[in-house]
Amino acid sequence: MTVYDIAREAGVSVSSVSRAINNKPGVSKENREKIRLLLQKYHYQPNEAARELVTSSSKMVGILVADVRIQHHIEGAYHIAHELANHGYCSLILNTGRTEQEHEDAIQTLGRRNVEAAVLMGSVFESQTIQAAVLHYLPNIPIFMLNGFLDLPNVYGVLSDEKSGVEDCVQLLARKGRRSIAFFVDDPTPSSLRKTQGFQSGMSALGVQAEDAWLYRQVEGSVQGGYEATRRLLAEHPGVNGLICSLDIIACGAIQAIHAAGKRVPEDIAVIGIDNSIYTEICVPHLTSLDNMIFDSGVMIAHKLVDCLEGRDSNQKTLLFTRIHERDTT
Amino acid sequence: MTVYDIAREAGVSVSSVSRAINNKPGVSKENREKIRLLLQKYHYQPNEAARELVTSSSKMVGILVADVRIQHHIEGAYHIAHELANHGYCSLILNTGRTEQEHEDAIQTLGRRNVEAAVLMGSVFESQTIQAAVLHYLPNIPIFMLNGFLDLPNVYGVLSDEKSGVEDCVQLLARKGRRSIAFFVDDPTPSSLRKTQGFQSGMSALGVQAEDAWLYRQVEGSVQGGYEATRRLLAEHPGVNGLICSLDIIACGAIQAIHAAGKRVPEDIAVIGIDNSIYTEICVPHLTSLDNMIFDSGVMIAHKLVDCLEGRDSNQKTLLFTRIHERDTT
DNA sequence: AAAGAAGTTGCAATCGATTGCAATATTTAA
DNA sequence: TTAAATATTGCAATCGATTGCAACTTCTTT
Repeated sequence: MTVYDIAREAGVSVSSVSRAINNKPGVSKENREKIRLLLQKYHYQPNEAARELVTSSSKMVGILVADVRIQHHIEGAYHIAHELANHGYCSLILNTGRTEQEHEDAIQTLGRRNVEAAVLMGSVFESQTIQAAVLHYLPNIPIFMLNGFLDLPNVYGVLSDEKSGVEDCVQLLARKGRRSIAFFVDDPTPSSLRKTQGFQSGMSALGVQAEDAWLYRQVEGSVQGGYEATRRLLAEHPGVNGLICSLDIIACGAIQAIHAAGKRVPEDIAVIGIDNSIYTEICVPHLTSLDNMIFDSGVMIAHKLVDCLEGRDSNQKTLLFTRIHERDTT
Repeated sequence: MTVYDIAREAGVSVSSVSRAINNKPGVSKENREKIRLLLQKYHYQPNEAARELVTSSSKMVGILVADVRIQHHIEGAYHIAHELANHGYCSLILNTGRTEQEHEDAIQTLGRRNVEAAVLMGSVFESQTIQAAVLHYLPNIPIFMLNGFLDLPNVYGVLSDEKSGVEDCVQLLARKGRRSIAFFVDDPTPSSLRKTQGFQSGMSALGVQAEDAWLYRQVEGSVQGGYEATRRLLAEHPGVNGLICSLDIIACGAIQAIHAAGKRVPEDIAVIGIDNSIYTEICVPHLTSLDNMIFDSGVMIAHKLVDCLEGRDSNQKTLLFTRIHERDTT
């Protein structure tokens, strides 16, 4: 079914049909009605490719998700997609995989699909390669970054101040009388770098020597990973009485390992996770966690995106404040 | 940058450029090379809308996700998207919301975007309305359903035998000496209906009267929901010694409520969840859970989809067997 | 009743690719 | 050397919409 078929059967020209479809003036009442009935009768759906070709507007937005394991990213992506659907936009969600090459390919794909905006979810997109790719393939559309930023005129970023967030965690532990504090961090991304910096500056603010700020890098982001790292920690530093984990799920594994070693949480070791995810209320005791506002960032990005597509303006860089949700592990 | 620009600068016709881009025969070595260099120089990307219009193949697949909260659906969707990306297809992932109207709209959208196949994730798509919508808007493309099926020639379904799965759960509890068993079920979807049937037939196979098979419907799918329902259960049926929950997360809440009431898991009450999700190893004790193969279904759908797009044939309906992962709550 | 304004209508060009076909160039075979 | 076979090339149509423009109605207004 094309506009031509409809036009023929209605005994009018394609222009009239097109105008009727798009509710534009220039069609008489009777013809409008005649056309409306035919559209309905044949379940006519316009061919978006043809439409896109002539109007050069695709009504699509690209969303790149780097790490599927982070629930908040996923939910954020779906939230954005849903919000956009309400405004007549389709979301092209691409799961980009791990390598920079894959990220670049994904950006290229968005370019050729003529998306009208792009969302990059995850701090891994904060890199030179991506910056270059954006310049090449998406120079003219707004780019929205979750938990990241690139210094380009068309880039909008929503970030949370993870560094001070982790500093706050250290201070909270200090207030609870803990000074032998360890930090578990997962994959080396810009985001975990910021968290690590927060840990280090927080500890040195406490007057703790760098070598006594026990930093465990590349802890696997899973219950198992947290469990194993904690066993190592307890063996290497039996005096530890505070622990901060870059992911809630790692903290869940840590709690289990601490219990398995016959120690109590929080009496012997206080634990703080990061993300304030659903896991915090599944584990027992319920996990104190730093809310890094990932979900809120997603919501905010959805807003900014809609604003932008509808011609309203907004800040290029938004910094959100983090907040510790204190539960039963501190 | 269009093929015309490239053609002009290379001093050849657009046909040659097009053929060169698509690695088709009919272009001399020298011209091929000349064109290749120009494409590279200008970071040329073909306009997919134009391509789609003439070839009427969009290289896009639609994925509808009904319930974002189910981690396995999400991960399945991303898995499928990733697999398809390796075969040159883009995924249009739509988060459809709750109402049938939204589902229908989403299917309409897929139609007008000319997707070459569609994946419907979630049993909620197993309905008359959707069947009609598919007939109207997607009559000619293959449809892949996860945990659901429609009796149409172009529909492929991968389902797990949830009914017998839940029957098995009942039997497992029975073997552990439990006969006072409750079942918590969340939203009324075709899937939870099958689970409910499994519970009922399993219980009657044990010779338990229907009124003694304690069925709690519409338990909210959250830790809180499980907690509240369990408090009610313990008040109404203090003798309960077995519990099956339609979602792991509900079971997590249940365990906490049981502990709060001063009872032990599994000694006093054995608990089984469904989904075999990550939550099973976060809660303590680790949750025994029925693996309903949602993730495997996703992987299998990705396979079927690729097979189908590449012209190979496959079964319309695939039934997967479920399996109980016994952990520490039974 | 005539002139002007306002509303309808359809022709034809356009978007950026692909592709069948005819024309031309090149290679091979006799 | 020439005819036949093969390879290269570009013209022009095509996909299905949108839209500016000119032609044509119909309705006001004086």
